[in-house]
Amino acid sequence: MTKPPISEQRRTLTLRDVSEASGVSEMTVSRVLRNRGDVSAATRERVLQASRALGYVPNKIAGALASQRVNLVGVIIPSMSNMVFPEVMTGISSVLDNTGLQPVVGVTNYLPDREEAVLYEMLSWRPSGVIIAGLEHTAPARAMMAQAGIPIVEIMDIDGQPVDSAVGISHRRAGRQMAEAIIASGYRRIAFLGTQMPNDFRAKKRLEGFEEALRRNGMALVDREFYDGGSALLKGREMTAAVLRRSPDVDFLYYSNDMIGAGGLLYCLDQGIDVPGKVGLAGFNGVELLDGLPRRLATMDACRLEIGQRAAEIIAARNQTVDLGPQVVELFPTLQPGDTIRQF
Amino acid sequence: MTKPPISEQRRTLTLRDVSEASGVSEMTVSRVLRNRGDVSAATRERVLQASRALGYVPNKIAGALASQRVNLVGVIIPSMSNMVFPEVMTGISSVLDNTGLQPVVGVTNYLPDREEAVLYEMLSWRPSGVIIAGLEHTAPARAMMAQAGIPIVEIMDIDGQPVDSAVGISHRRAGRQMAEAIIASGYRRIAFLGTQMPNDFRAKKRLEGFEEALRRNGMALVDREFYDGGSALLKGREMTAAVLRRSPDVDFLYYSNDMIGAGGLLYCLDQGIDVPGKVGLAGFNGVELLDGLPRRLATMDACRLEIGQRAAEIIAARNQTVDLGPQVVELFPTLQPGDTIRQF
DNA sequence: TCAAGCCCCGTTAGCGGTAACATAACCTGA
DNA sequence: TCAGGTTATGTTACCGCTAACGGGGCTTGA
Repeated sequence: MTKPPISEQRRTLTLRDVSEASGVSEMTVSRVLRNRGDVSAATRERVLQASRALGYVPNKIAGALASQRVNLVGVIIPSMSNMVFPEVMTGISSVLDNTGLQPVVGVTNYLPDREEAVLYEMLSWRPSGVIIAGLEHTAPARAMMAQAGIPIVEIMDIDGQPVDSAVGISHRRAGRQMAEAIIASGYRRIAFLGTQMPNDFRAKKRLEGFEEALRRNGMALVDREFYDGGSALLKGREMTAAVLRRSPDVDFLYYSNDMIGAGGLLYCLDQGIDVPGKVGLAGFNGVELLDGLPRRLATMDACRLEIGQRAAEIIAARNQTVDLGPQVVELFPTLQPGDTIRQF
Repeated sequence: MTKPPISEQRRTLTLRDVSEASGVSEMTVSRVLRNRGDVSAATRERVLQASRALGYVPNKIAGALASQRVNLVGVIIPSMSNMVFPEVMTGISSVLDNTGLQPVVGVTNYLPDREEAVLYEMLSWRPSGVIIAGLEHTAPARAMMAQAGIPIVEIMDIDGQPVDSAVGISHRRAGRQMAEAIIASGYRRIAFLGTQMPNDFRAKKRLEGFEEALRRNGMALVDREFYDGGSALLKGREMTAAVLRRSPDVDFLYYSNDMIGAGGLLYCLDQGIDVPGKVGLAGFNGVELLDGLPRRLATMDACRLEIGQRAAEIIAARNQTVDLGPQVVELFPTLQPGDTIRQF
């Protein structure tokens, strides 16, 4: 219960303290703590003991300045609370863990100016690389990335011109593909339900691809409904109710993400609506959550884990002078029909 | 379509480059870019133009080393993918945004050794403060925090002895409170369903408090079921099915978190079980997701947003020499009975 | 008219490490 | 026996920026 007697810390410890405590030069201490260069086993042991006894924690700021190397990778994403980016992060971490590199996350909330600010802040720490979501950035942001002299990987999307490297899927194609599957299953009166966010460029591209495919089949959206903020599941219910009330003859609801799709599905089941007979449903992302629903929502996985891994691999490779130059990696999402699209 | 002609970057820009480009000393440039000290409007403008024209990004590593100040706050949490910590982060950011401080997140996956490693890494960047989840840490981790000479705030839990400051709720009390409410509603044959994680100390404390309250009322858990990994919603369904099969006479299911509780609720509704008449249900956390379920699950909010805010406020205050010394802030979760506990 | 004060800007000396080179002690084989 | 190579350690010179101080030029008031 009593606190251990902590030796009153006058100033913070430095290499010099460890060096004095172990009777060798600062340089030798540095070598021991970094496991670099030849040090005799005896000195190594002495230094490590002194270091541990003092509770020394190296100052990476000084180290980074001197060595001109920072083992940090900036990761800039729009949001952390929507199931998609945590999985991307998992992919990134799984690869970076073996490289001595460490991810540092910045969140933009889908605001371009905030993205620019976060990027500036990150670059000011001189990271070894940057992974950033999307291909749309402010002009100054693009300029900063181009000038930074470090590998930059833009992730999630490949419909556009990357600054350097990119790993992602074609959201336009994903939208088209879903539309074609829906049409092939015989649905004809299709509505779209999505977010209001003007800066969710990927959702926008999916919708564009979707509508393009409808057009090519002589069709058009029968209705559309948008939301912003709030519990996605609840919004999905509400929007679905609104659309079905307004357009009772729709036979398919295409949601811009799985969460609102799940809300819609729960609503339809509540109402006793025949799914997928009378109304079909589909979302986007392939989130794990869907596994627990009463019926499996049709969706497309967005290759989130692999996107994170591939992006991290590019940064890691570039960091090892295995420099292959800019790369664009396209991944292909697979359609998961689930139980909410009619099957023949 | 054509890339802008980027002046071939030989070496990275420094203050000296801006200083030469604008004809003043490096110090003056530094003053302008930090908005500190007196600089004439004319020089300021000239420096800013040169800086922008060159695309200069200050090197915070050098700045931090020279000024002995780092505007970073380390935030160490067990997981990012479970709905609870994103909201804590929101609270932290909302406060820190007005202070010039910036959160940097580290994730431990509920592994004590990993927590120690993450903490070491964070401290080596000499942050202005650390916010860390939980009160249970390895001995070296506690020692590091005690020695660091910066404000440390342990969050989520206050059942224990903090190193420095703490902000949280009593999970033991939360468990007791829920048990009492359940008993008061007339339920008698109660089962627990939770995670298998030995290091989720807060879930463990809730269960302890819960069982203690049962004991005081002459009762004990009728059954218990644990899981680890996988989709929480799906696991909730499966565990619920298992418990109801094994112990058909249970009349209440207490879940260690809302996500598995939601799975259980969906399962019961699927099966046509009378909720809350035949079986009552309750979870923990008060996650937003629940708003979209067919029925509102009983739960207790964990004050996540406020915990983040209060913790950040403590760090920010300490950083302004408004040093009040260690504080312990207890918050009180409120019971949300929802629609899954019998009401009288 | 000049001391005192203010504004604006420059100079100097680090911050705490590490790269690169220097050095001393110890081997090794012809 | 000694040139040439290892191995183990120390020395020096920064990395890019900022704290602290200094000082010239101008204003102000007695």
